[in-house]
Amino acid sequence: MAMNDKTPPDQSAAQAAGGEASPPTLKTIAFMTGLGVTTVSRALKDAPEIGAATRQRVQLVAKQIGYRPNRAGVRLRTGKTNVISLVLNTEEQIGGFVSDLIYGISEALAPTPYHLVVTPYSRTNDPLEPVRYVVETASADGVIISHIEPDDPRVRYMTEHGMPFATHGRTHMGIEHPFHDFDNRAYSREAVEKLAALGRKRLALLAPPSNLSYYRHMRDGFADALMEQGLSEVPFPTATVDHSIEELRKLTTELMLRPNRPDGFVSGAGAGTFALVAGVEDAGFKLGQDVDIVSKQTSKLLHLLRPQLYVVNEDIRLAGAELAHAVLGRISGRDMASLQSISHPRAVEAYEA
Amino acid sequence: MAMNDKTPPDQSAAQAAGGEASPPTLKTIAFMTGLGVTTVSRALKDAPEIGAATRQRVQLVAKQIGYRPNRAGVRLRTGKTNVISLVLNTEEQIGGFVSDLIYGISEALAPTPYHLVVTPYSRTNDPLEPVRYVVETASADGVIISHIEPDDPRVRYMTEHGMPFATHGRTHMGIEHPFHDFDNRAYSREAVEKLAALGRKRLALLAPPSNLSYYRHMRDGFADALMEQGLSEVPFPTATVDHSIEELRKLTTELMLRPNRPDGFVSGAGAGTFALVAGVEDAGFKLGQDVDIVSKQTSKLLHLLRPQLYVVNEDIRLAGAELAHAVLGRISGRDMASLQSISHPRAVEAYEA
DNA sequence: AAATCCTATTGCAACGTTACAGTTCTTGTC
DNA sequence: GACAAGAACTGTAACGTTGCAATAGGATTT
Repeated sequence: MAMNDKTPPDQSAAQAAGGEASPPTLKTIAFMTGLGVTTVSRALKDAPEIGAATRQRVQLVAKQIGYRPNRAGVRLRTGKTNVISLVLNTEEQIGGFVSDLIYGISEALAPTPYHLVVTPYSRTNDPLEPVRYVVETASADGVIISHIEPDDPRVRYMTEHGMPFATHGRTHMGIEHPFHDFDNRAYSREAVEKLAALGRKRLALLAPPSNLSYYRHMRDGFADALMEQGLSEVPFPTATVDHSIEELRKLTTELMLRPNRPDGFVSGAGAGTFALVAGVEDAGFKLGQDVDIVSKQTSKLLHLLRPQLYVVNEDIRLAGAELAHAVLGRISGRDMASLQSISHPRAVEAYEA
Repeated sequence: MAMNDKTPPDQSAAQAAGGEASPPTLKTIAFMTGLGVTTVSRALKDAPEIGAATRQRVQLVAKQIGYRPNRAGVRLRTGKTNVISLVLNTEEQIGGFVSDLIYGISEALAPTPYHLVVTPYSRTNDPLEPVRYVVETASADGVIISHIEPDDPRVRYMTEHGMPFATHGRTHMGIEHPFHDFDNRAYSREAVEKLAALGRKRLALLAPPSNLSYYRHMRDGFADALMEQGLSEVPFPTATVDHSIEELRKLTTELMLRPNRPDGFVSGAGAGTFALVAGVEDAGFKLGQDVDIVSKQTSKLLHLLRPQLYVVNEDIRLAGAELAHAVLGRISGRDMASLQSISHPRAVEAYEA
């Protein structure tokens, strides 16, 4: 009887020749165990119709020879890419934001079979373009985007096309979706309260770009707290955290030299705060004396600024991890509620010389 | 005559139904042009044995319907992944280094069919592990690594296994490979010369971790210049740019309070310089008066430190682009010489208040 | 007019995987 | 003892691509 017409994969031959051993495939295991390829495939994914003994045997052999499913094979057959795409603007701000985000995502994906692919776009392009690319070419199972707008075309697009995604920031467009956000409203409120407690009266807000969702949040918290504390705002003309560092410094100096200069700042971003501090000092004023600054920070660098300064930490690495879990949750069909998280600011910390 | 037994891909049916149009494949184009799949495949890659008219017609149709080769199909068939893997330590230093590197790589890869995959590892793991993973699973066509050691096991491993790669930093192990590096030797030399010109006598070096290649380069330039200028070194005990920011600040303060404190610093990294400045000021000394600092910077943030400070810019975005071109060059078999580049520091710049 | 040689095109097979539709064998039921 | 039912396993086909060997048809040579 022709006990086995299963061909031994040329594996053995190649290996004996001492050359580069081509990686083991299902066929290799099938040959080694004397089973069919299909059985091996199912045994490895714990399908119920495979006998317990067989399953164990297959899994043992697979582990022994270091079998890893060929991604291209799986992808071609199932359409599943095992890829999460992080869509990034390459004209991105200065600072470690992207680094930390990537670290956070990477760590969360590490124990999974997912790879992280960076999909860039530059300011010149339509922000929708990279997203469309990923959707059209089905080159990822899920997408993470940041710099969210209240009415974000990317969110609409991916929702309509059934592409799982998570956003770093909330939207306000009547579409439920996974997100992670920092409570910027609470932040700016606390910042104002801190400045009020310090006796400051005329506050300026270094706000995010006005098209982004968290602009509103931060503004609202700022405005509400101003009202409650009976303080007034000194408008920061046209400046946002997105300005070039040098430009921002100049604007700050100019602002400080006006008759009704602010005596307190709430800063919406870590890197911008350096410019703020420099701008204030350049105008001849002293922090902790003429003016106080409360800033968010995503690194620990502001701790090193010797002028007295108040900071609230935003953990971007954590955000990355949350976002990764959110997309994965979406992909595996978990219910929406568990995929939406907001991290709240800890109390304002003072770092004094 | 059965003019065509080519089956129309269910494309049309699906599209007519108004549902999600499955992306066009070679089969789609073959059906539309009345040609065979093979012909279409070859026509699209400008194979010489295809008639000019046919080629043009195929390419036109392909463009019209927005055909994009299915990556999984190509990858399964050819083994080519069209992926470049960036291997990263997720315990990475503070600051925008990784961001800029990724931006640079992304921009260089944008006009190519290559995707950028981030392959992380944490300090607890063997640094060789992620590299081995990529090689064993053939999950990338090329690899970029940083934090290079003079005798780097990853370089050895990838060379032995024929995996194209480029390194951010040089090695000294008798293996030729593509790299990009910053001339840290020239940098520390120029830094010392600048400090000498300012009349400083006792210099300290905030060096990179001693296992890394550029530690030697920076040290050599420092030592040579010290000798030439007849200056002496004040050893910076155990401190490297890899220390935690806070620790580094403390060490600096301690150093400054010793009897033979330095009157000049050469800093090997941007983020560490913040700690240096803070440490000096905490000890009660003034920059530009008691002590001068020359630092590398990879962002523009140091420009904002108001104490007088001297900086040399290192363009990490450029490094990323160079590295990307180097791996791609390696993959396409370009000769080694054109894949090795060193960027030289511009003159020391002063940023004064 | 036959043989030869190109040119342009073709189908088949295979990469590694999984869905599907069997097939064999054991066990239990009447 | 016949038969149904389930358990355990199997082969075939297909995802989209490209290398290979083959072929049809026309032009060129003999």
